[in-house]
Amino acid sequence: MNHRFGKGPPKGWPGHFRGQGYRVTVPRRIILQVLGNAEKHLSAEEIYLRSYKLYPAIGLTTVYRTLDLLIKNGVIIKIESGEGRARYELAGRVEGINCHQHLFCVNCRNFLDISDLTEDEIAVIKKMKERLLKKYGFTVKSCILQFYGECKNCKKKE
Amino acid sequence: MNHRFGKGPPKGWPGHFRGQGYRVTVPRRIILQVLGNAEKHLSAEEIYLRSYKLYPAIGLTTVYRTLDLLIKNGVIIKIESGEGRARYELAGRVEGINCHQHLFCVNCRNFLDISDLTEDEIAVIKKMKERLLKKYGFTVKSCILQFYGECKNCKKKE
DNA sequence: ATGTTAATGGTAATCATTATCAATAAGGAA
DNA sequence: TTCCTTATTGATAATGATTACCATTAACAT
Repeated sequence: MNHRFGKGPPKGWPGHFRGQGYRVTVPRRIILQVLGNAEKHLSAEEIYLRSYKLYPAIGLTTVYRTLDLLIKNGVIIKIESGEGRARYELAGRVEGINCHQHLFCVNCRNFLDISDLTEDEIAVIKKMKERLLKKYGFTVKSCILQFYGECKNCKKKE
Repeated sequence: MNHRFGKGPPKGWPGHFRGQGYRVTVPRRIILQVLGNAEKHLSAEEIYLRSYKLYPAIGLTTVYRTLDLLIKNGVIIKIESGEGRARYELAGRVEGINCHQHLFCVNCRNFLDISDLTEDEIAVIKKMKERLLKKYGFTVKSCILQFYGECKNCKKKE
């Protein structure tokens, strides 16, 4: 089962946002709602289309701008999967570490987004996180493990 | 120290290539040479400019096409770092596993490319590789650990 | 040496993302 | 509540990386 999708917008964001000096606007509400109800990674255009259904006055520019803002505040992450457009997803709701894996087939260019880490793997990633903070002064908020290789289907075809 | 850059093109590729039915052409030689001598990830344009110096007849289209071919054959990997253009790097020369880490600052959008894995981390990644093969039929050729968060400089400024 | 055909490279087209800028609305102050 | 300041919006144009097209060239098998 996947705990990353369809859980609604992060609770309490309006207060947090206002505290930062940002305004809580209708487009921002809508976009966060769309992201919160997504069942998968969405592209900017998909987010725009879904937002448009809820609020037809919205503009694509605002979508991009809002996504940018949300990225900078660590609310979402941007995923570049090599298909020419980026995808976005809510981040950081899973107990301090949000990390999942992408299997990217270099042949057919499809990618599989999986989310199953073993205990060992989670432990190592947490350790790594601490190490990066100590060594590079970098605070990790989320991570993606991108694996490049060949998928099942492409192997069959050979 | 970094063992990933400046080591020259992968040995023996012409034979391997011809075996696949591809032709070994001048542009392909040049591009592989440029990639082999790179001291960092290069963008397509950088690869084009460096190739141009060695062989002015080369075209940008060929660079893109060749990079694509090399990706499909697992010779290089493409890295999308969120700056609007992709970067490329020779892959798979380090004993079966080519894996490095990117620290991507969601605030200033810079990224640091590091390459230091501990023994533990390498062991876990190798295990993960096997697990992905068993469970998903996916053969991993290389991987990148993308960490999102806040860099040292940005923290100072607050 | 020659013919077949993969590969090339100039140019035009595509398409995601950004910049511009006048109009609008969030939210603090009166 | 009403007003004011200014962050935010959205339509449109611009940008810039990547891809499509197609006539020409050059690998390399014979």
